[in-house]
Amino acid sequence: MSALPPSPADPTAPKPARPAATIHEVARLAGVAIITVSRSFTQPGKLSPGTLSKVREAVARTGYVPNRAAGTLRLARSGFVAVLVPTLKGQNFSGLIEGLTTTLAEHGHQVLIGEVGYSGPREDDLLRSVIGRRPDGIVITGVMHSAEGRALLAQSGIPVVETWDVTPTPVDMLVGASHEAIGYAACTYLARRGRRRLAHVGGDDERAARRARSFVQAASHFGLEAPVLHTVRSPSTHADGRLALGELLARRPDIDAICCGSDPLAMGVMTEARVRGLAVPDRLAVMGSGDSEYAATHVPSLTSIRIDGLQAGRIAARLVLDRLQGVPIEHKVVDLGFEIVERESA
Amino acid sequence: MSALPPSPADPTAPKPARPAATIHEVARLAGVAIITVSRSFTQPGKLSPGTLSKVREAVARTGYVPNRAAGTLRLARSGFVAVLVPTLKGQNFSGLIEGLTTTLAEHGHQVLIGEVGYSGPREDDLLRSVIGRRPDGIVITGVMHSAEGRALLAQSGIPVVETWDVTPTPVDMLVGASHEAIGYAACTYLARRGRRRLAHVGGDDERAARRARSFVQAASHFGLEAPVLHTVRSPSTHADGRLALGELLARRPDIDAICCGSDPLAMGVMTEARVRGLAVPDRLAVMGSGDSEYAATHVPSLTSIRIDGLQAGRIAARLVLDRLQGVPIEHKVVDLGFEIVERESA
DNA sequence: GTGAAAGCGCTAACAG
DNA sequence: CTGTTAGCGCTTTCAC
Repeated sequence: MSALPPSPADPTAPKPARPAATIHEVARLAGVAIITVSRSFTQPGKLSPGTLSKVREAVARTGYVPNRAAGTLRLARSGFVAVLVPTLKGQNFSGLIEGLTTTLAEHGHQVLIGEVGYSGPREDDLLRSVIGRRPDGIVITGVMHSAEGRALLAQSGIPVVETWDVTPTPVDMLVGASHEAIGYAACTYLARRGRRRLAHVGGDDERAARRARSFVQAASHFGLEAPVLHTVRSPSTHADGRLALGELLARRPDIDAICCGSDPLAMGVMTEARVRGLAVPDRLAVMGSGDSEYAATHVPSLTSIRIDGLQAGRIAARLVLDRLQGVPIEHKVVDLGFEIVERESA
Repeated sequence: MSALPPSPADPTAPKPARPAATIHEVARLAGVAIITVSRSFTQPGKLSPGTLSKVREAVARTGYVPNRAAGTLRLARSGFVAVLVPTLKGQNFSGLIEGLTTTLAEHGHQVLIGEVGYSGPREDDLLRSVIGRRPDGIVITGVMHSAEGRALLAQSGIPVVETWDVTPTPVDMLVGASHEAIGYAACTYLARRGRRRLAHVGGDDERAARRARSFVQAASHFGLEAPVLHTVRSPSTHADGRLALGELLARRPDIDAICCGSDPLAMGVMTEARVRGLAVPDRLAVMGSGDSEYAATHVPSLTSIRIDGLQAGRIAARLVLDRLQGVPIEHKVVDLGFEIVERESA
């Protein structure tokens, strides 16, 4: 029966600055103990119908929503899993997020998405604030974490899934594809189709660099000339693709195939090729990566490297859930593999 | 000096199932009171250099990261703002999120992103779990919230910014553009350029419907024939665009302009037009929406309707921050406006 | 079927 | 400059 505090501050606030209802007010209104209100959410079956409906009415009247910060503190379970992605631009990670969200939702967990950026320095700070919220799991997407970050993760005791990438020394669990293998396979694919003067365009992030490296290696194995390389800022764009083709042709006018680190990049290359009157794929083969929605329906359709993000998300979610339930994890490292989706452009 | 609990459960767990360090252990290790550890984070200047370094060392040794669930409970401030978007696919909302993230980060707030989906029924559930985490603000993107959802929001006492849309009855604050005005302006733009047989392709969500409606209205004002309308599933895709052009031409072979509800849709229309030998813009004008990265560099470049998402995010963040600091809000409703970026395609 | 007590980890307020 | 006390809102354990 305490008096309301004298509403301070903002006179334009539309809502009574009255703070959200707590379990105490609901209990008082319903004439029960707070524990009964709590049980109306967690085990409604254990309440008598009469009590339950009294409580439910009080909940509805007050718009009461339990404060999960209190629950998290008490239970040492926050009910959410954090996902750290480099960027939300482009549709690279939407499949992963969808896979995580749906699988985790089935088990009552939510997903918190954090954008790390490709830069890196802020990474540890972000990691710290994420850990501070005590997620039940952390899914890290293609981040090269610092030694300090790795230590923080390890000491947090939180299940960690690294994904999108295969590293030799995972912090904990791993769901990824080998970018070395991808680069090698892309080169093999082009070489087998008779391409001889190759080029590679990729972003300036770590994974892209690894792909490019093994692309070059493969070319050397096949006895091809060293591919012409071009690097652009990540995340790479259509505009980058147009410029890249110009650059590459200036350096080596007779290239007959370009492997691109993303689909927008590949689309840019194809646009520029069309402008320059270079037929794709006859004169120039173009490969993308990401298997974007438009890859299949563009003309010419785009050959693209596909990593199954949806599946990666589902697996990562399962790993976290299993660890939380104490189920022994059989394979802590899962190789997702990849697929070269063959279409018209290469 | 308590013994470690007998590690239970998962034998494959790589890390000591030892839970994360608490402030007590750090304090003990450093030989100070827990409040001193707390202050080493909140007001390090108030500690003597010696004490500070002792504490910092203990923090580093344990990998201690303060539990924000406890802080949230104590301070009634969670330090994050929740953003609810219909989808992360496509780049529609990445600008908004970027604007929010950067502005809020400057003030020590994080952003939690939630994907609502265009469907709707799950919306109230998601809203409830978001409110349960007591965000310091909620930014809702183009969601038609139910009466119950609105009540929940109002009773939560949390600052709410609706965005991306203008509604007549905002729950609290609003940053948006009028989709009626956009539809009208798009039609005006095409009519002024001499187009007479118009078509409109849009998604099946509420906002798209409003644009289409006022597009039709405008056509009627200008004395044009009723535009041919086609609706696709949101979020609309390149594939939808290709099919849409076929549909529209089948119904009305002589259309000379198509207004599309998204850029992928417009790209699909342009691809199909190229396949069919219809010159853009001479034979067929095409407008997109979203002003995607590739709009400027595609050939022909794409005329597109642009809403400044980055700016929307910044403004929404400011509104939330002002409300939190008790600053009177001058304009609770901000009309962002929009811009038709004129390029080659229309 | 219902309730009282205790405590999760932290920080504001008030000593000293 | 440092420490003690109290309590944020909830759920587990143990009683009735």
